[in-house]
Amino acid sequence: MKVRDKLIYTAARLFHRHGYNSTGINQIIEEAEIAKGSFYYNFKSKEDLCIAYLEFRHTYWFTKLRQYVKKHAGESSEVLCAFDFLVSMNELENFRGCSFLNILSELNENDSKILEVIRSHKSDLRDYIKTLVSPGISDHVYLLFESSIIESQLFKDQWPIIKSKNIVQSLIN
Amino acid sequence: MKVRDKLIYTAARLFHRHGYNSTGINQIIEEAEIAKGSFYYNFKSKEDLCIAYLEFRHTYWFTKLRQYVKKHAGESSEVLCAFDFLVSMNELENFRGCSFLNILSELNENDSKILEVIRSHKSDLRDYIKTLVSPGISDHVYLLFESSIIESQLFKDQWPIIKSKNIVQSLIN
DNA sequence: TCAATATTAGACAGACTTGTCTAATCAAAT
DNA sequence: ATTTGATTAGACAAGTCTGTCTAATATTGA
Repeated sequence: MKVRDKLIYTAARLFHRHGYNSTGINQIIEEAEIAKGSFYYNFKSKEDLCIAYLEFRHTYWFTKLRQYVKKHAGESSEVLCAFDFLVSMNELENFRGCSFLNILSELNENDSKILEVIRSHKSDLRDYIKTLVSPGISDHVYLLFESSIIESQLFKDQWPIIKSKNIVQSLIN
Repeated sequence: MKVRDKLIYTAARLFHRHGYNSTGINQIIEEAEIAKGSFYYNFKSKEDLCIAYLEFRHTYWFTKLRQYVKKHAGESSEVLCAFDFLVSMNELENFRGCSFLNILSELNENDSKILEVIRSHKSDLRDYIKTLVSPGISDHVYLLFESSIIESQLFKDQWPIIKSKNIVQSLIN
């Protein structure tokens, strides 16, 4: 695996687990077993790494979501599968919540570049949901989708997703 | 004003603006114009201050919410007033989002005390909404309420609140 | 008045942070 | 085979962080 990718994967794991500000460069390079010089050869700053991490996470997450929906599309409608995907991700990642919103809370006014990446991700999600349901309810579904992620992280319980899924089911019928 | 309160108010302002991990004790005591010894006389640690801050914020926020709803109850139904309250808070606090969820994202596994305070606040909110609407839709409203706060923070725009309010209006009719 | 409580300024410890730099080594491509 | 690009270990700077401690001073209640 390439050094750059190893750093991004390690950062992904640590950012997701301990948060952005609580994870130091030294910890990342130590766990990735990469020299500090190589880190700054590949990234010009920690912010630069953060953006690369979010872009990686964006691709990873969306790819998994699309695959999941496509794979389970026979069982129920696509939009309901999207909620099942959230359940499976919570199981996989132990209720860590949304990588993008987790970082959003740690931003100060100067991090406008990172904020733009986060907004872009959520806009893409909003657009994706538009392709799954009729236009009249798509933002409604988007808002429930977002709540599902955050509230299940908070309570470490799947009930917000199940609840949201049931609401959406009644909406599309 | 008491030293302890001055520290909590200053911490509230700084935590809300720059986040928990990005705000240092030295910055808090400097802006509060309090000696460091007094800080550690009143709080045994930064985590201790954080809990006091969240408890203060809980009382402050809920008091404002109840007052707002009571004051505007004549104009429309109470639950819709609660969404208007969110709009007014965004204007007052410049779209800083939810103090509790902002801190949630910065927690690591050791901060279980803080997590409990956050959960308690959200459980109280969920219970409060139960008193405003019929049982069948209260979690639905709660989830939209939460989305409203986070998404308006993300997009620095009131549309998620307006959208949620309209949905709730159609639910209660 | 006197004793307990509270606050002060500031030094200090020990650990952490991001980022720079050196000097040597390795890999790959021409 | 030599040049270019990539990586290495690690020291270092300059700053931050939380928390402790001292020793003097203020405030407060009995």
